[in-house]
Amino acid sequence: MRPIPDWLAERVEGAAGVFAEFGFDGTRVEDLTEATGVPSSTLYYYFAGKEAVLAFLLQRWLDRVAGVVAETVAGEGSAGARLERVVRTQLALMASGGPVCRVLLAELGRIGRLPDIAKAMNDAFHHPVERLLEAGASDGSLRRVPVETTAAAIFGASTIAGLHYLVAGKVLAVDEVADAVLGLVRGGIIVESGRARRRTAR
Amino acid sequence: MRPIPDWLAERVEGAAGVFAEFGFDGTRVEDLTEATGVPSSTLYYYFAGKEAVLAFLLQRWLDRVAGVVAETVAGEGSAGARLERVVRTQLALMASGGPVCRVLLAELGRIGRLPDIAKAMNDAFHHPVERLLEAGASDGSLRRVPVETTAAAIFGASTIAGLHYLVAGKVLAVDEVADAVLGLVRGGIIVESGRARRRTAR
Amino acid sequence: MRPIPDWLAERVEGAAGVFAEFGFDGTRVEDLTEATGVPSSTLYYYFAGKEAVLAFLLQRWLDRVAGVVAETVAGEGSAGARLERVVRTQLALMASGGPVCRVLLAELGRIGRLPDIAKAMNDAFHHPVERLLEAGASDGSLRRVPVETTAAAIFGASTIAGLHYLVAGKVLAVDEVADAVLGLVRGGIIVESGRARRRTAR
Amino acid sequence: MRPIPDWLAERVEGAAGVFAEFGFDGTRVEDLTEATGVPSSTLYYYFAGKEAVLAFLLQRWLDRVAGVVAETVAGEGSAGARLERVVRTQLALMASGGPVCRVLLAELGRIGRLPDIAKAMNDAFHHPVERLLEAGASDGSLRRVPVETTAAAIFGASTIAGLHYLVAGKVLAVDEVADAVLGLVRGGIIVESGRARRRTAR
DNA sequence: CATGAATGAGCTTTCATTCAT
DNA sequence: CATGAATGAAAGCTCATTCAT
Repeated sequence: MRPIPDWLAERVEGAAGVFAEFGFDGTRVEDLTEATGVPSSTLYYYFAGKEAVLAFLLQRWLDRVAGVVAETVAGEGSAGARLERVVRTQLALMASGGPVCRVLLAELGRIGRLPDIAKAMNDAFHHPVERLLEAGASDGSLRRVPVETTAAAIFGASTIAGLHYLVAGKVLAVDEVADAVLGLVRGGIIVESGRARRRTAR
Repeated sequence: MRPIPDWLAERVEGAAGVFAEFGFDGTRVEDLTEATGVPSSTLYYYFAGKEAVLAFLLQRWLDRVAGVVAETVAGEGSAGARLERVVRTQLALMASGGPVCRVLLAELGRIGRLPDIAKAMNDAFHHPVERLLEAGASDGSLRRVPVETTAAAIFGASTIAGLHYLVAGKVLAVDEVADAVLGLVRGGIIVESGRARRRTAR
Repeated sequence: MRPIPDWLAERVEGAAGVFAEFGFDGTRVEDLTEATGVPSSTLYYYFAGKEAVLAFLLQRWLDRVAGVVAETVAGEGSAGARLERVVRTQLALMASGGPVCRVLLAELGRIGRLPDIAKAMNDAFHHPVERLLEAGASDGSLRRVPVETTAAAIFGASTIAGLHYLVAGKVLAVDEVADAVLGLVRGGIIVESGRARRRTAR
Repeated sequence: MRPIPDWLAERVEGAAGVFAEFGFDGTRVEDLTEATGVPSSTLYYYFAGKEAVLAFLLQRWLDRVAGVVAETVAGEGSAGARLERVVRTQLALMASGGPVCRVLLAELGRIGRLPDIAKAMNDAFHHPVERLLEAGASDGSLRRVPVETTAAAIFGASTIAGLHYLVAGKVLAVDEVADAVLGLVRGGIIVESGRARRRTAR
């Protein structure tokens, strides 16, 4: 609509906490005013509505995530090595993202109805992993796997583990969670049946 | 509150679709009436409120999931083999759960504020996997891993992959998604660094 | 939408005074509540909106007017005699219509955007006069005149004169106003120039 | 408040169309900006408020009408002849007044609350006719009639007929409408009962 | 002199919930 | 036991208006 001035962008960040605590629909516009110090009329001068405020916050954070992840993807090393770093990066960002990140997960349903945000999420999380899976299949650093489903599984593993142990309960260090996720990504955890190994490798 | 009669339980199932489509807050009680044929006043005769209807639906489905998963957990074979079957079972249930399942994921935020449902989710998804991870560490069929974070990662992998490719987009067969998830659970995908293979295989 | 119960129709009549005093847009729904004793939520249970309340009031009154006027039109005597009685009847109804009538005139602009009301106004005021003008041209009791414009002129004469001296200022008796209007309808007021008489008569 | 510069007066004319189309309350100040190209802050620099803009437009047009009508009143001929010319003049001005005129009629209710405009309307329409009625009674060119009510009736006849057939539907020529109105003013339309003719003529 | 930016005040409408029958 | 009818309690959003520049 109208370009968001910096002073406003900064103040609006405070809305994330309220959204995270009460959920989008549980948050009244007046709550946003209390949390940000920005009068509702001013919010509506710059945003099309309450949902646009949410979208702004998510977009903003996802853009930052996408940027950092893109750097990691473009970094040195084999696809496998970079995939590991991407997972760690994403988890670190989740840990630092705080409220915004909690909102993102809590409002998954609504995000399905916000095409721009859905796209931004793909750009920040799914696509980089998908591209690395493809690259890894080429350079031999990753087993050849179905790209989309596996990317979704990896994203799910780090997202949910991160949500539970970095963002919501927030009890563990990033590395602890990352190790658990990467434990799956690297070696898997089942040692027993050769059957499984044979069927999927190569 | 009051025991839900069977005829009502059956009719109320129809509410899941509306919740899934519009979200909990986007669904008015009148929408439930339209979808179920049950007048709102009757709903309030049996349920404490709109949220109680949602809880009823989720609880009902989670109980079924928990039951089926418990059977699978209690089945034959090593902990590793049973873990694989549990993951497949959970994904199959997601595929069959349809709308209820979509609601479950879309309303993650709200569920955090519904202790009974949160508990039921743990009972249906997290705990069985955690117990199997522990059992596997004992019988040697699984590597010794941090139980909670890994369980969360596995749950996340199957949940998100299932949500994207079984429930929401619903394009793939259960086995395709299960294979991707189990590809992680079993062998992992990084082949390159001997380091990883060596440390975990055996 | 929903059939208006009698008890409500009766209470809602009280809204006319507020509409008349402050104008439609100057009237808040809460004002209607104060004037009628009907909570706004109840109003919205039966009416589609504030405008529907206005429309209900106008329609109701116009229907009554149309009924009484139709009886007069169908009465005894020449078309000219009936036209006189119709004008008197309309003025008497305006005098008794009070607030509703004042609203009708004050909101002419809005009524242009309410097709049902516009139609009801024609049925109550314009059409009867038009039909009498036609009948009068046939039975020779009225000069042959352009029907639509003359009907509008007669309607305007009685409406505006009635508005100023029966409804708004409300200082005169119905007969005084009716005599002035009928003075035009009957004899006209210009006596001087034969020119005029000749040109229009015959 | 502050003298309106010519360049502004000219631009503000564009507001009449919006007022006419959406009504006063249906028109937002921003709509005026769109229609006139004058920023709302500039409007507020010169006008006391939205209503002052409306008043300015109406006043301006009414002044012009009053001027032209005054010339006509002061013209040659008997009071009756001048009355005919006044009616024709008023109708011609309505036809040319376009949107402003439509607003005037649509906002009759509000004008009752704007004393200046109400006065200007009297000066432009009622008073000249009243004075002519009096003059006509003296010079014998008009029958002796109750001045106020008859003036209101004549004003109503031309206003409403003009509104319907010159301004709103705008299908007829000024003369067609004027003839219908003057048909009343001159000869009346009822021919039948000698009673009427006899009582009033002479 | 003119205006872009900001906001206070308030309104229509919605909806979960109740309760007499 | 089941429900039609009614309502209390908010909430999102709009817009006329102001004022620093």
